[in-house]
Amino acid sequence: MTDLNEQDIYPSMKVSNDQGSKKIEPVKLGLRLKEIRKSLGLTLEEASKKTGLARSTLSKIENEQISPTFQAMQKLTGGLQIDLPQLFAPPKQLSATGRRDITRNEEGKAHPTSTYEHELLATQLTNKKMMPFKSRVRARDFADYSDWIRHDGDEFLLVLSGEITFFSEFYEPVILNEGDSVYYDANMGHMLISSSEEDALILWVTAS
Amino acid sequence: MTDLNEQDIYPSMKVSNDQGSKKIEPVKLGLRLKEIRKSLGLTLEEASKKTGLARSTLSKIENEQISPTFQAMQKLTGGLQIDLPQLFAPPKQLSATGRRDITRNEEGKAHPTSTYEHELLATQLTNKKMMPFKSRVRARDFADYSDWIRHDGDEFLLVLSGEITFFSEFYEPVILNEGDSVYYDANMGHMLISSSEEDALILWVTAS
DNA sequence: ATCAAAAGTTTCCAAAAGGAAACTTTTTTC
DNA sequence: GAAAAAAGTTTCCTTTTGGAAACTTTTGAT
Repeated sequence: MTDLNEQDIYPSMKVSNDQGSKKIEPVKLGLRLKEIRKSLGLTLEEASKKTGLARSTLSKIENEQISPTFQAMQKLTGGLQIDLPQLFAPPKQLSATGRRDITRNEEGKAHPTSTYEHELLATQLTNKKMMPFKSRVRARDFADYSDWIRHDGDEFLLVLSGEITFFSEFYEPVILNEGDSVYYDANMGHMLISSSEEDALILWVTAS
Repeated sequence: MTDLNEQDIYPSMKVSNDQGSKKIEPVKLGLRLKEIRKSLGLTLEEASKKTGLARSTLSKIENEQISPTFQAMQKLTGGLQIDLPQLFAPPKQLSATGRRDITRNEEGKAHPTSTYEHELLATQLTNKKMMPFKSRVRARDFADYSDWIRHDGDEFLLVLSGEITFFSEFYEPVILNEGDSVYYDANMGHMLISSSEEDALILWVTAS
């Protein structure tokens, strides 16, 4: 994203996709499988044909009498057109719900660097899928950076005011004005400079 | 997010996290496990202690000599503090790289509804982690909606101009002015209305 | 209710997994 | 570079899985 390292400085800002880190899963694989098979309207015989596993084997798995091998599980997922995660996902993955975090204008968490003045938004919530922040771009020259910025994930930026030049590893530099936006793979080298009189203000959102 | 159903209308806008939907996974489970163990800096002996699986068993699994039972896999994931999906994720999820999509001011893909005028951004790229769009909020009244809007994922919004009132299922309505932003779980019912004279303009970003 | 067919479970056995210990390879120490 | 220690692999054997078929239960048609 930038030269800001959110992991280290704001550990709570860590963008993550895990399902609320539930305790070690005692996953009732058998029950789950039965559910899935039923929902597909299949009999053991039919499921057997589709998966290549014996009718009896399926029965035993569903009744938790045996613990299928990975091989068997692959046949299951392949034959029933489901993917592994689905097999383990508890019935309904109702992710964290009902959270909300408002950040008033100029009231984010400030984090200045030599090239930017970052204002982190929504810092009250953890385990977010996205990390939003506004930045004032102070850099004026390519040379203000020692190297390309690159990191995991996707990045989206929108110019709120001013004018910036967006440099990236595989493209020609491009000038962006107020209202313009760009979406890019952040593992492609990138960097920004303000090309207008005043410092440009941008909104940045990252997702990994 | 809104009453806009991106899946149906703009299939290519589908926000997804899957790794490019590769063909049925021949998942090299053994190699993957070895990588993980190495990355944790563990020897077979240590991993054995942590997982409760015999050193020899681990060796065989890593060398694809046997296909672990689900039981064994649970010991693996539990003991090594990883979760199942991680085990199946291909070695390196080097997501698409070097992609970039610029959307000039007012040049997004228009999509008007009764309550909003959406302008989808970065529509050239598929398989994005985020879906950004600007919206002009036309709704003026709670009653312009038939019910709460709710859907999977996280949502972030920033007011670009005007004033909106943000209603949500579990909180009191709140007024947001230019520069204010809110981050919330989108499966919590939510809706927006413009509360200023002119229609408010907002930036919206969703991630699932 | 009775019988037949379909669905599901259990038994029995061959095949494969998992563990203890022997063995081999790699790394460290002197 | 040899010896010792550590890491990893293979062997051998016990336990468990997976499949074919026998058996039991459920469905449903008359």
